[in-house]
Amino acid sequence: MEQSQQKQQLIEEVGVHLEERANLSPLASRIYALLILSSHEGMSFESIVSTMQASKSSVSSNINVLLQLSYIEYHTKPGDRKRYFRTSDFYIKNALEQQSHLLEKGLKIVQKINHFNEDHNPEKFKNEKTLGLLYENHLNEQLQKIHQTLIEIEKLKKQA
Amino acid sequence: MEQSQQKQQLIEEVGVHLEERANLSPLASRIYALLILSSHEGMSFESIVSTMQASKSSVSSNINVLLQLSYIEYHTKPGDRKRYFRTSDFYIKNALEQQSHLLEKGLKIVQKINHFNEDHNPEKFKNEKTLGLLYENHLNEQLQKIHQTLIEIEKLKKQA
DNA sequence: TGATTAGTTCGGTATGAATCGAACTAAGTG
DNA sequence: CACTTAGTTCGATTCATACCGAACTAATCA
Repeated sequence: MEQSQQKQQLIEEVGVHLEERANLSPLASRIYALLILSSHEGMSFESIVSTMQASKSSVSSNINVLLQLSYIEYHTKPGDRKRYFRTSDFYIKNALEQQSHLLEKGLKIVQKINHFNEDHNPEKFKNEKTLGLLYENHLNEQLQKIHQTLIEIEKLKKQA
Repeated sequence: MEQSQQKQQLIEEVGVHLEERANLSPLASRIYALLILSSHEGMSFESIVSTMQASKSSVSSNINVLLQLSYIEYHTKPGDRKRYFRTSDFYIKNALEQQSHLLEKGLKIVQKINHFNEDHNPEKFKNEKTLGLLYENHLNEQLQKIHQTLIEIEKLKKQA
């Protein structure tokens, strides 16, 4: 399975990015990157193993993590025992939903901090009040924007 | 330095959050959380050590990391050799700038992916085109929003 | 000058995550 | 039934990170 140099590099780049941003193991990130950059047809277990030059066991467990997270899915072909893996349809939606979840958590934390400082460090809170509220507000708007985008994706999904 | 139960819990909660979101070590996260929840006066090295029940060496190195990242700063009092640590003024600005940087990186990656798939997986790209562009667009808007907020913070900074 | 204080440096240890290989299972094939 | 294929499970190994204690430095104090 000869890979273009360019694709290898891009897998690496996207892989590192996913590692940092999605809390995936190095191998899981690279498998996911590989599938993002591969056709909708999907790739078999064996070709993933050989492309990644990793052990079957590692590929197996990492694929299961990605399936669990709904980042990828598989389909089969009649008369063919193999599973073909590809990115989930609308996997971007998952990413956005996760982002939204994190933002919500962040917002709650910021509110708790502001509230605590209002009670316990009034002079500090007074100084930072405007800033703190501005930040709360900012997070809220980001959150709303994500929800808007999710709605648009939902619309697309229905059209498809 | 008796701490309220409530403060301890909040330090823990904020600490975990920072660990996940800011890529800080557990101890660095908790020190940062402690300072976020403490007065603008700041805390001395020794009182951080005793509050955290951690070794001087660990506190020292983690404080240096936080200083390096400009998450915290210190000031001294005349006739007092100690340094008093507190969160940087406008530390929220740093957080937003880092977020902006990450989003920019993310956007570039998404663009590269879209471009690669347009060239190499045209049938896939055709399917996902609208979605991909919608996502690019979304990221761009998030980015703009952050810049707006940063400008507002800049204004506040000048007023102060 | 000797003793304290404030903090740093350095070597070592422990813990956990990621990967591996070897043995295994389960299903289909000849 | 014996063999191959597709993939899983499990124990061992490797590696990085986080933290610690002990020894150190540099400034101040009596």
